[in-house]
Amino acid sequence: MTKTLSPAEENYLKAIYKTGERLNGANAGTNALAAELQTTPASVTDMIKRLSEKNLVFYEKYKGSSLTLEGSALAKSLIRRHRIWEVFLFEKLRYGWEEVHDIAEQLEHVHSPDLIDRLDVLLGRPRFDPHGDPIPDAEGNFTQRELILLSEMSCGASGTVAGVDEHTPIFLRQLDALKIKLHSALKIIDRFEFDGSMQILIDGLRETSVSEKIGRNLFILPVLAG
Amino acid sequence: MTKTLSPAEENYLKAIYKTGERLNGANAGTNALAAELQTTPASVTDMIKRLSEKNLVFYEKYKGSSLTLEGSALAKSLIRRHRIWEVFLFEKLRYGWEEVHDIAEQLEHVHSPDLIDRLDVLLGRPRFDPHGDPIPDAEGNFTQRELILLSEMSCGASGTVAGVDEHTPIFLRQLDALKIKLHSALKIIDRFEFDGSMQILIDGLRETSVSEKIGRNLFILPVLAG
DNA sequence: AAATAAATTTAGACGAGTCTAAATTTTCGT
DNA sequence: ACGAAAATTTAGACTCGTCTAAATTTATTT
Repeated sequence: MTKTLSPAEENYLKAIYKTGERLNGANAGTNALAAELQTTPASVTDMIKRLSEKNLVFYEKYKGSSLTLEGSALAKSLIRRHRIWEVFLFEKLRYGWEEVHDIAEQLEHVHSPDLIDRLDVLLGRPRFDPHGDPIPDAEGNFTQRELILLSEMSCGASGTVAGVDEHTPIFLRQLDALKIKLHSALKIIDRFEFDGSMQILIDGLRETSVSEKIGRNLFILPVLAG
Repeated sequence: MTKTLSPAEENYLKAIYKTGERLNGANAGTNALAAELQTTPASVTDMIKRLSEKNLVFYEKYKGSSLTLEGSALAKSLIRRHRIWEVFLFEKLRYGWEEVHDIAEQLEHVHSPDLIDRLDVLLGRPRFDPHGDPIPDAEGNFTQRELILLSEMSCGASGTVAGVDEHTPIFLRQLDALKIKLHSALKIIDRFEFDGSMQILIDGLRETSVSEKIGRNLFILPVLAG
């Protein structure tokens, strides 16, 4: 019943999933998908039609596309594969969090019935990838958390770094330079109206200033004051 | 300088390498390659021409093909990737030796500058894959050993299982059933002229009879009597 | 050495996935 | 509500890797 898809088809499913998610469930437009997939709108139209033939996406001319139940399950499986490979690269091969995406992008297209489950066991069934993104379980369920942006935290508040919005190497390497890692404990020392920057304490050790732009890209799991 | 090849191109290079090796360095014929690659001679001719354009193979019409220095280096790198992934699947994910080939066949096409070297380190720089085949080092050098076939051993001789000729799951599963594994110690108890079968002692524990066909497919590292 | 068989190449086609350029539909501003 | 702008689709072409059928070359047999 479950077809074997080509890497290209798999990438389209992921892109439709991501784009639809970003749009809060609305249909993904052709241009948006073309941008996400770094290709042309014409190519997207072609592929969408084929995926629609295979009952993986709903498609109506000029109205954009969304995933069917089957397409959605496949997309989530892809995300699971991707993120588990990322954990492997990060934990076992000591890659940096800015390096794992591109390699996982290739590894996720390897097809084998139980490869991912075995990897999952090897890694201790991680629930989050190296960027803090949740790894769906085999049924496609994501762990939900109440996260806020660092930029939304008030003076004196504390929390731990739980994820990043931007995933670009350039941003992640800046965090490395600032010694801000996933799970780092942060405390807001001060906030500056002038440029929206904040003074923070990292892991109770280092104090530094971070720009508003950084603050808007760091997801925090708040710690209730105690 | 080193091009990035498609999976198909990489598979052709491997096939030319294997076929050339089987023929002791002679040119690989079109039909032989088609058989090895499970495709048609016409397709082989097409691809060989393209690889020849890229200076990866020597090709002369009707005379077969062989690898250039660059093609040979790439082929050995492919074999290295394949066998290291096999070790990973066998050692870390607990796959059986009859299962690892097909998955490694996909994993070997993942391109990343240092992925394989990091895996190599994780695995403790193994020199042989789960079937006993040597893993070339990063420079393409294979570990050489003096192996003999079980069928060539005389009564009373001893050795350890160092490899298999046939790599088919059907053969490997039979060895599993017989509890003959890589590195098993074998001693020849008796040989029977009638059907060429032998009576052997495995790991000093179990005695069993094995057919001549099995004997001709097991490579042994002889242990000098002492 | 001619005839036959085997191996190989050529010719022409196809599907997947992509592209550019042109045509069409929808949306938006006024 | 009309015209302009933006989004989308269509048309036609290209590459890669494959195929079948036919033509050609090489090898073998007698």
